[in-house]
Amino acid sequence: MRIEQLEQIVKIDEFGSLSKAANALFISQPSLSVSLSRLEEELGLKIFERSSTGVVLLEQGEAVLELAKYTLNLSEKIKGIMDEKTS
Amino acid sequence: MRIEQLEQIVKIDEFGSLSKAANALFISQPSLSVSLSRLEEELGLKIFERSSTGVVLLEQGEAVLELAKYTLNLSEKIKGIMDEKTS
DNA sequence: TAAAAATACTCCATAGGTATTTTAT
DNA sequence: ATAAAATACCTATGGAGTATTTTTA
Repeated sequence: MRIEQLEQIVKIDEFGSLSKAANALFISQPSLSVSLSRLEEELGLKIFERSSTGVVLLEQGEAVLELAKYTLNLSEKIKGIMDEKTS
Repeated sequence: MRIEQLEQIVKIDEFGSLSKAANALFISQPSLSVSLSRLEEELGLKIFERSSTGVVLLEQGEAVLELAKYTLNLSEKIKGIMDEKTS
């Protein structure tokens, strides 16, 4: 599990679409598709249901997404520690 | 910044030593040294002071370490979601 | 001089790329 | 037919290894 993967699922949920999220993340749709699949495989659960119109968050994915957001907040804080010192 | 790097600084702090932490993390001392340096470079601040007796947490590293611990707690929760469902 | 961290390489796993196929509306 | 995700294959970055050097108590 990588921090970038957490950013990815947040963006995927935001757009309800792998291709739109990929665009927003400046990576290709196939890369994001593989990255998501690997995260789901690692966690042992499907986060999103896929369809030809996009993706929808599954019930079992909700807890993952919520924790992902908290985790990202903290990691952003870590990245921002240096900035705090200089401001 | 990778989640493993956060685990690494927690272990480094715990042992006060790169070589001992590397051993506990089942990676080599040089790999850990490089990994730590890259994290410090990315964050723009030194977390540990090095010496020939080991390493000590710098004041500016304390905030990073604390946030790292919180972040790891959350990432562990994410990994554990599947287990919760089956128990 | 011994025990620590740092440096210099080598290697390979995998994240991300492009091209294409599959699927469903 | 079109717009979505999935698959196949390729490339390259960087994480981790071993060997060695540097440093200091």
